[in-house]
Amino acid sequence: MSDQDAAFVKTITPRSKDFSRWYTDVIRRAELADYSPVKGSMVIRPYGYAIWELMQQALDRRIKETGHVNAYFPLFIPESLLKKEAAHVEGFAPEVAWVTHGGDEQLEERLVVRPTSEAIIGTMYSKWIQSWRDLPLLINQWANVVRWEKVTRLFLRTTEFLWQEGHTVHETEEEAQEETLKMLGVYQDFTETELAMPVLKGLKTESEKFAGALRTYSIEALMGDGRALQAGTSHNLGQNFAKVFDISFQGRDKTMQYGWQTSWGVTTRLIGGLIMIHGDDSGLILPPRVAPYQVVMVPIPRGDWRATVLPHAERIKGELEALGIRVTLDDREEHSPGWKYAEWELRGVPLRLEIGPRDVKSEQVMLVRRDTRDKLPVPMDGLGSYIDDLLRTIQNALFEKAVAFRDEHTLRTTDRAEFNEHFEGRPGYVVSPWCGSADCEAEIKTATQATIRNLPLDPAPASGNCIQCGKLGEVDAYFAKSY
RNA sequence: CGGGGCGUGGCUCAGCCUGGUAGAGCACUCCGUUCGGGACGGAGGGGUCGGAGGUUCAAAUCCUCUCGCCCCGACCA
Repeated sequence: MSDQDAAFVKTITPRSKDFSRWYTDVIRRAELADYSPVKGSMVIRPYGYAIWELMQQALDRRIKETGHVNAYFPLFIPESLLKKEAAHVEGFAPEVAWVTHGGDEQLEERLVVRPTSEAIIGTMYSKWIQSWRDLPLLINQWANVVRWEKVTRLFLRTTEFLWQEGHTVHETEEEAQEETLKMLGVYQDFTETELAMPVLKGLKTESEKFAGALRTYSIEALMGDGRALQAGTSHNLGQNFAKVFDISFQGRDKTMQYGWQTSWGVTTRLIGGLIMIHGDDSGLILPPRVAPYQVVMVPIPRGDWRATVLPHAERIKGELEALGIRVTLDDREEHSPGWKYAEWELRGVPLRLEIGPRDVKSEQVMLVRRDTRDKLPVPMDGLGSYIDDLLRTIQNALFEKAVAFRDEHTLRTTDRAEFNEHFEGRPGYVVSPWCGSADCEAEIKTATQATIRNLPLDPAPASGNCIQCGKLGEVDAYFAKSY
């Protein structure tokens, strides 16, 4: 172990030694989030929130480009509304927070703090939709929701979290299905392009689908420890909610019909995914597109550096900013350059720019990539466009690396012994034939802790007989241990 | 919700077994020298030991209850 590695051990647990602790250490040391006094709740600190804001911008743009508009619905939902859809209540009842009092007075009807907004939105949609001309109705909201979880993890599962939830109503079943898949595709484009997080699009099994949905689709991402993370979901709600909330309209054929709905969401959990998919023993590695700072400049304070080095640094900073590159100049005098290197690596800044007297003299700077640690001298002339290109290269490299990792950790097998053996650890995905029975799914989970993450969208015929019961296989399912 | 572990300056932890009134390293403040991979010297500030109750002349230390965090399982974004 090198000296520098030894120094890191003091601050964060190595990833290979204890992935969970590493994860928590990175979040706290990089100042992404902190525990709050309320159990299961966390504070998203400025650096973590800046990442979320970048994600929001990138996703919000896509949501709007596909014709949706933003609105805001209330936090509180009357108990009676939540209870209207039977499967929905049943799914969420164990984890809702109740408001029973206003001041000292007990409320006539209890309110739930939204765990999701189908009920309140459905109620409003019922009032807003009269005619086929009111459709499609395409609304998204950015909000917080509360789910009273028993076990919580920073970002991955907290009592309160931030998300975006789209709620749409369509004239026909086909349109709703098209919308469901369209938004799943938007999520894939978003996570892969912005987060450099390759995902698997697919259909959730009956036992894993959203409470009240007809069908649930998901994108799943493989984390660095071989566990899968559900990174986003898109639901075709059919007419389930439309019927109980009376979302009906007069159709083109003059008959009254129920609307066909979808809902879809991604959450701050994605930040957790970002950490776990790219990070290393030195800390966070952020894809440039969602890095609050894409470049950190570290001047080497030698001699009269404020007069000789700093002006060059500031000039370069201005040039980079003019190109739209997010850059910070760390000219603090209380820390040595070495200290700053370690600190900004921990915080995942994609590119470090070192500039000292030697560089000024030779009209160059030192660039160091966070992902590969490659160190290269680059002339000041044309530096901006060079960095611009390099950031793109880093973004792509992170994605390719994650794809390679996923492929290396995907096993296809029709052999149950091999299947079991693989799930003794956390191997990633195992793709195996499944007969479609919930019993088999449950038995596999009991035996191996692995669940079906999802099923391919355009399934080829199964590669063999069901890995559990040996009967005719219906489809090859993606199994994994998950978060 | 079950099993296990842990709560002592901001952080990591020692002290607890065998009660006697709190300590180290890092961090922080000031001064000086430094600075191309977590610098060095000197001088300082900061905790009543997660919380409540009990035992005792005396509790960080023993007992009871309680809260929180972490890990592993059952449920979920």
